[in-house]
Amino acid sequence: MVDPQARFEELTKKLRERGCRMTPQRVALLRLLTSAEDHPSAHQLYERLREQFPTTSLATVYKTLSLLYDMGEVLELGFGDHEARYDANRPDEHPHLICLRCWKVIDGRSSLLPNQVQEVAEGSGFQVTGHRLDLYGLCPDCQASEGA
Amino acid sequence: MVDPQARFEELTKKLRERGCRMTPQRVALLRLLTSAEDHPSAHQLYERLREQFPTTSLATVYKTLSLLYDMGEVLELGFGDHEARYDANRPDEHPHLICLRCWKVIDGRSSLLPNQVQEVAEGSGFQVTGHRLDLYGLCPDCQASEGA
DNA sequence: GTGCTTGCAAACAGTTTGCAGATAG
DNA sequence: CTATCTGCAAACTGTTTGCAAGCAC
Repeated sequence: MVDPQARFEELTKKLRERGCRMTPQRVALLRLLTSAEDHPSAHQLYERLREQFPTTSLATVYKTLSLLYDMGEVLELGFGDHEARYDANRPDEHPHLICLRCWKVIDGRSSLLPNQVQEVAEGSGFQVTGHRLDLYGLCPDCQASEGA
Repeated sequence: MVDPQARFEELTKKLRERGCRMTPQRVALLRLLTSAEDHPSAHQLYERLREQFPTTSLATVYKTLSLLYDMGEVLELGFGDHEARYDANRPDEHPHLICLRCWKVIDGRSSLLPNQVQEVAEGSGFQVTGHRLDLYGLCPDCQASEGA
């Protein structure tokens, strides 16, 4: 959907404009984020980053992720009882499909219409600024291996 | 929407049928849950329970909550970075409105239509078994006191 | 009496923070 | 040169677990 290379350059540019420094670790993390297709967790990113930088730490990953999050450049999918997943390719709000067995996360097809959002909030007096729609179920792989 | 007394009796009955014991603490917690209008957190329930049972513990609250959860009788709204909220009055799936300032949680008006859910999952091969829709924003109280 | 429940404390997972040394600009 | 970043360890929050004593049935 999004060209990884273009997104990488966009993020790099925005970070530089913010006065951030592009350390090798950070560059590698941006590469991982923009080329990831699987909504990785901080820990997964850490594992992948460690292949290139064996001494890197989880804290470094978290620090850059929260930096990007504050800039609105990464979507954070927090769950109550699992590690959060990150999406730096489509920082706009969109639905996700989450497999309850293997915990795979993929993007949903369409998005919620603004008037639907208003409908849900109607009568509440809420001033709605954002939303999140998650569908839970079984991914194709896990349906196939069900019961195993 | 739901009669607290009727819901209380329903939960009591289902727990008994499961072979669970109705201790005074548990009865009080069921009362709190069925009469709560505000989607309380485990900690809030604990505080309220402690007014009647000063020596009760958070663990007890969690244990009964997860028991109800396993029975499908309570909705758990987990967040990545705040305590989970519980709704034992409407264990069916329905949208919620969440205030980002005071963290108030109220029920949304309408529900997602099954064909909308299918639309989002279309082409993914996912077998969808559930969903969750949260709207974020400012509640009326917090809009009034904004900037304070 | 049996075994589920309580309540305490300790463990736990994911995330955040503090800080000294390293390094990008 | 200086401010940011790294990487380690320790702190932190919300939740879960182990276990001995208590209590519902």
